[in-house]
Amino acid sequence: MPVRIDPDERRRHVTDAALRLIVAEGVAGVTFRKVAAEARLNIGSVRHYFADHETLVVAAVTAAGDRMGGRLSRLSAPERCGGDAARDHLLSVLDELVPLDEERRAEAVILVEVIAASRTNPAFAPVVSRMAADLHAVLVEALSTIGTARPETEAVRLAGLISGLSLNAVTPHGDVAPDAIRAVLRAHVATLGR
Amino acid sequence: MPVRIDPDERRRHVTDAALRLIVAEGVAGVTFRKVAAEARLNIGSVRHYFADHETLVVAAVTAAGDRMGGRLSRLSAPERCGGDAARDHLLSVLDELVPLDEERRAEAVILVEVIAASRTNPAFAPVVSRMAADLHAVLVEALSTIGTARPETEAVRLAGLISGLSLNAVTPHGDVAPDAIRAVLRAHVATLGR
DNA sequence: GGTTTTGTATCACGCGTGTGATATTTCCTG
DNA sequence: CAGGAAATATCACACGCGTGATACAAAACC
Repeated sequence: MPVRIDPDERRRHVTDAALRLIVAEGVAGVTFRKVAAEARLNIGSVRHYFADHETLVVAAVTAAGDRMGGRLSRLSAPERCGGDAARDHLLSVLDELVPLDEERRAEAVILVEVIAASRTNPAFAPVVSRMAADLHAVLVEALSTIGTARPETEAVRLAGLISGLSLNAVTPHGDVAPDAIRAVLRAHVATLGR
Repeated sequence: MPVRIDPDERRRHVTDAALRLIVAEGVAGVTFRKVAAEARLNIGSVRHYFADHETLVVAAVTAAGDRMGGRLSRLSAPERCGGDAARDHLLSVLDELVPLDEERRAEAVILVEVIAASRTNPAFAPVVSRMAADLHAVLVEALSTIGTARPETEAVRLAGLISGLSLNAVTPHGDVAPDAIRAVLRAHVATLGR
């Protein structure tokens, strides 16, 4: 019964269901039938908003990425002074990007899944490389504020550390606990900028 | 025509085909039919050695892991003196674990694929966590030889860095080039142990 | 009020998959 | 030489999938 519905809300409802499925079963677990069931909708309704399977996944991942980006931009404005305040700022940025609680763990899972999938599925490459570029920019700025010698190399190192910690936290390859993540990040930041 | 064949050689031939498929299409691309075609064998022959799909993938990944472990143990014996020699030793260990050339890139791809898959597929958990444990042990020992203050935390950090660099090197999430990997690893080791 | 648009709901098709069952061929053993 | 084991090769089945086509209901528009 097609009651007039807000399309954006509907799309969000569907992408939320897709995100839950990615967390539960991985990107490969996202099928029209499962998404429709998870969203309590008919397959036809889902297909009315998302033509094909990859469009849906990309939309879902983009929504999750925007959510992370929104949290980051809502952080305190970058400190100009390069002291302990700048270090604290970098740490709070890192805390947003890493699976410390359930919400951020779900986001880390989604990122890891789509990054891994993007290796063989070109449809995911644009959104993944855009996220990498955004992360790199944020890290370079935060590192520069601290006064790091070579911000570009350090940003690559820090991006690798974040990705790897996330990967090792959400998989049996490490089973890294939140406390360990925090300890590692603090140890890392402590060695930065002299 | 069942010519008498060495079973181990046959198994290896099949797992090699499976590994090529993982690199080309990911874990999800490993099906009996594709593996049989890649190995120039009949499906029945493949199934004669590997009962089900996950057994095959686990065997293939285990073979690749053993190959990496073999390379590591073939390195020079751990130096007892904790100076620049110990640092060089750690660097040569890291060079073996990271996608610097085609061979190691393929191995990194396989690891990333199965680690990601192990999150939702319990069948892959044992081999993945065993690999993580082996890596952790190697890193702790190398770091201790250097004289690092807290080898356990530093091993978690270094393991995360390796995983993340590998992930970002083999996917569009970074497209990190070999030179960048080397630079990051050298910068990281330079900050270790005081 | 008739028409168009928007959303919901099914059906059927072809494809690739794992898997069970089963021949058929070849070699080794007794 | 007989028999059994090992290996190879097919067949058929049910399953879940994306997708195209299509029907139907309700709101919106003119």
